[in-house]
Amino acid sequence: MSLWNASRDGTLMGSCPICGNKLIGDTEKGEEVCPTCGYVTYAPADQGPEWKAMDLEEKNKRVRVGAPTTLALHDLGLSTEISRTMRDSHGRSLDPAMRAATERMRKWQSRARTSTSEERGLSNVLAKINELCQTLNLPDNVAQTAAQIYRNSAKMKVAKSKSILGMTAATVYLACRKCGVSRTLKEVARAAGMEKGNVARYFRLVLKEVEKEYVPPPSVEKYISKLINTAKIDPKVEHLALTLSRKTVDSRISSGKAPAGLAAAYVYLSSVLIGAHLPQREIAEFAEVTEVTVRNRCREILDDYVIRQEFGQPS
DNA sequence: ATGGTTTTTACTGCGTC
DNA sequence: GACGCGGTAAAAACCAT
Repeated sequence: MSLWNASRDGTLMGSCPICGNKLIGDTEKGEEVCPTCGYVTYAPADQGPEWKAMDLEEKNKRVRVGAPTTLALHDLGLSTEISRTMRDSHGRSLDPAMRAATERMRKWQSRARTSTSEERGLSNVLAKINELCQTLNLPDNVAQTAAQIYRNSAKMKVAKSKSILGMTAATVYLACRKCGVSRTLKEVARAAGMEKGNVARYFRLVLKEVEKEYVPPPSVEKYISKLINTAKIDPKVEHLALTLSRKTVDSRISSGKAPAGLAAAYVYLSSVLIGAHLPQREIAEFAEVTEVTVRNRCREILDDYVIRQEFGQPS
């Protein structure tokens, strides 16, 4: 049975609360997914498998009426879990021995609630995905999207005999792109402790075999906002940078260029125009590109501007 | 594998504080 | 002199074929 062409049209199809696009239904588990931003929602509940892991503790937690079930856990969040934060109940971090013990407990605990080896593997990877999302400070919807992607790749046997770490990093990165959250491949790789190139390989694989359809990287505007946030720059600069970038959007200067570099250039130019005048050095550092790249993009933006001044409005 | 494109590295020169 | 900035050449990385 195919996963994606089985969309239920009509009554159940809502629109995405984030970007407003029509949601696509996935009959397997009853969630609906936004094709553009990756937002995942849930259809009405009465679907057998969801009850599979019910036991006393779930009753106590009153899952059914409480928080929504989550795709990021192999049993859709319907059982107990041991936290991955590696801190005790007072918030102190655990010593290595205790960490190992906790790790074992978690493993056994998850064995206790899973039966088949596939499910065991799945829960392992999903835990890894959550972990990685946490260290990257990613919002929940990204973690869930990543989980969904991994579920799909598991079903399609793409994940078979692949490095767990690689698959984890790749799905998380892909989820970021689907959700429009600007994390670079570099950042994801660093957080996962992998080489960028390796993550890229897995990413291409997942993109080709599972996603089937190109997911564009976050827009320059997303990078601008992120840059402003992480570097704690005056929001006024952000505003100017965004309007500037919209003026030149999809004119030839952006094609094939790293969006981070362009964003850095817009932010730099804006900071100069506004009078804040941040050094290229700093902006380049936060954007994780070099000053040279910032300069090159600046020059191109300015050239583009001059051309349009001289030859009237854009082509 | 390869060739074209982009980014980085490393270095130099200029003006200003 | 230190700093920010602009430029360049060559190496490295990236991407489509």
